[in-house]
Amino acid sequence: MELFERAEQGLNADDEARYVRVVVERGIEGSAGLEGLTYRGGDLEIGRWVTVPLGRAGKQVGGVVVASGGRELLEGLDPSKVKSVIEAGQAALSSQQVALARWMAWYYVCPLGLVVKAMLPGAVKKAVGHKVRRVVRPTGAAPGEQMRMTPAVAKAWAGIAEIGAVEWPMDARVLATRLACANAGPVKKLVEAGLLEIVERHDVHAGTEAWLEGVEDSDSALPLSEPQRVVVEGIWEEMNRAQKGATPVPPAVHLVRGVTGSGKTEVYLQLIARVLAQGRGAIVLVPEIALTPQTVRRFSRRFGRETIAVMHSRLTGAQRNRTWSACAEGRARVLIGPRSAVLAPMPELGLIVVDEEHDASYKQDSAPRYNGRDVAIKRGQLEGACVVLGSATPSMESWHNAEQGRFALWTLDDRVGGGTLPRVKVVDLASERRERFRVEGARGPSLDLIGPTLEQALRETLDRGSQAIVLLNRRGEAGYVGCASAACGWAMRCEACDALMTAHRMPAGKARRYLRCHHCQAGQMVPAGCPACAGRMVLLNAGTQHAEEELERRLGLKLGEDLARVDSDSMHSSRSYFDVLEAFGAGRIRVLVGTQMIAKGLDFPNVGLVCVLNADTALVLPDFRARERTFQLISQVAGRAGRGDAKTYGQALVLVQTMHPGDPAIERAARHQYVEFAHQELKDRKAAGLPPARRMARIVVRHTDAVKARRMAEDAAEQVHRAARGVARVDGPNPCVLSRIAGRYRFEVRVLAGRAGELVGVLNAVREREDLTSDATFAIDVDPVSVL
DNA sequence: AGCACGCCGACT
DNA sequence: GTCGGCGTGCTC
Repeated sequence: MELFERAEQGLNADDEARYVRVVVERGIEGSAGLEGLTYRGGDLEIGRWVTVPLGRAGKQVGGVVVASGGRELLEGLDPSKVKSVIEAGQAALSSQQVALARWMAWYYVCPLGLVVKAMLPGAVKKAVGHKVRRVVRPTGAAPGEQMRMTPAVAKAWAGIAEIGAVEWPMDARVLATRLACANAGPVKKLVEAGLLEIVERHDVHAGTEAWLEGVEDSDSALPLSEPQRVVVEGIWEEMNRAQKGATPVPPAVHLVRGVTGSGKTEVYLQLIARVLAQGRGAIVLVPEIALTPQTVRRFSRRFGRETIAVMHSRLTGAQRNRTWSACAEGRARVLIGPRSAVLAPMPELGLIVVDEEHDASYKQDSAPRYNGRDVAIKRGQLEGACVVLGSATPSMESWHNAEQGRFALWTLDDRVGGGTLPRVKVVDLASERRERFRVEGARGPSLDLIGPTLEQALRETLDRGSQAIVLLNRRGEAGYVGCASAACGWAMRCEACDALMTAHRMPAGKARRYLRCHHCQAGQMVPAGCPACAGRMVLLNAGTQHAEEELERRLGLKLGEDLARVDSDSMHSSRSYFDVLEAFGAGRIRVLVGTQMIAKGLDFPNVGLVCVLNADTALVLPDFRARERTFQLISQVAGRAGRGDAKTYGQALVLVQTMHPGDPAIERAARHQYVEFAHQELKDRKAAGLPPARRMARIVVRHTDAVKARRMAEDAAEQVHRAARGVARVDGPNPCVLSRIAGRYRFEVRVLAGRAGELVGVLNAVREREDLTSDATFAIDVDPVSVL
């Protein structure tokens, strides 16, 4: 039978056919080690973006070629079922990108198609703004002896010799103007004579970004402090040893712990400059909210607008495509962007910098659930690039790796430019409230966020001409609505989620409020009266919007003049954010009040006071990283104060309001004792068997039916337990802390193992045997950053 | 991830 | 008696 088939196939004209295997952008898991679907296609290289038909209807879907060859790719598949590639696109992934995608699909237990989808921006696939222009350049031929030129043509030909080699190829019209020709005639003649040739130039047309306008390429390297120099030279030396194949191989990952204002950015810039000088490229990851005009302009000034490329969420399709193409073609050599930038093409990659490496925004919360920092480390390993992680408050993961000798550790303990670390004072919120009550009585001060100590400090700061930053850590604190009667205690909850709804002010008409669920985005108006007891509705636990009112009332500030609020509600465009920062830098705005957005990266010399209104919001969350987060937040925002020369601007102060003044996370942060905090925290994690001492994955099962959700979670736990064979521990299922979101009940299973390889090995064993993968029902989260 | 096929409630 | 709910399974 088999012989017969072979003989028949041997006679088939199909024998010469070329096949490709395509990973389509769907959650299709390859079976039995195979990946992708087989299509008939010409000679398409690996990584090429193609469109193929899928399903009965032959719906056109995108995908990437991962293998190319002859009929061996059929693997016993009925050739009549095999369809043909519809179209090969402009875009392609490099072989390094394909290798990285494979690793991500394995490590994050996610279909390869979804990884590939994340790797190619939609605008790149659709080639938005792509234009083919016809331009001319000299062929290099000399005019023949017998060639006769009219005076105009001869003059044009003479002019061409004056044009520098780098300027070619050139638009025919532009050339005619340069040569002072009356029309395009002489250029045409030169083309006909074979002295110029027409070539096609592929270009992406996109508008310039506002924040790069008018930036001059004029900045030169700043002089380094001695500690900075030690870091730059040290990392550079290790990099070169690694390239020369030194044994033992030096660590390719460097962790730079530098206090806020210690000049980490200058260290990155100088390392990048050296990498560029070697002809290699660099990728710089920054948390999305730290991607400010300030940052981008600094890079732009240093390396030039043509050398850098910036990726951020507000790019238009054409801009995104241009940025990506500039990197892929090696024109842009430094890419700055949020986590997805680590997936972008960059030929001859020499260095990846991950700034604020501890930042939670490096983790993607939908499939593929990757962490940009960890992917950066893997990519560095795959491409022989050095990885530099920087933070004032490294994640416990990175600190642990440094302690274990897997990362090289570098420290910058002092601020540069005459700044000193600010004094941090912890303010007991309970006694502040008592004091307010004693002085002002019961007329509503319980809602107030600014205690007497903060008020006094703010007043003094403004009096001496200094500026202040007031932080309320999260939008989630932005107040909710409940019944005024304590006996009733009713509060407005979301119908679809296990969560309170958050109060927001209507954009028009400040008095009116509406409610929004931050988990499912449902919105509604505030009920007229309490649905339970018909009592009065009041705003409880008010947030940023309330803080801003209080600042106006108590300190005589005026929103829009000397006071500005920065949060995702008020900052609808990058322009408004830009404008606010500009006005703060110029001193027109005296006080900034806002969320996380103002906690990171801002560098203004005249900030004499930073207030944390409530340090407990992160601390009280049922998450094993609550203390780490709180420590990081306080340290980060404190770092905004006292950045200018102390002799000019005076000593800065940070005030932290908390109900837990004795908590070690808060105390250590106040004393700038990162190392002591990390030491204790790692000890506690180890004792509890939690990351980074052990590695964790979560499987979250979501279903509208709570019973089904639990049953499926139990089943998954059982499968993982069976595959674990003692190397991994299975916890659960348990209801998630957020037990219901958008009408779906959530149960979680936690898997813990000593090593990442063991953990991911177990999950992939179940994946192959039982089809466990990330989809709509199962969310597999390896190295989760949030466990709510 | 989509999307088509497949068995049980409220409409013409 | 049909339209349609979303549960299961497949996609070269």
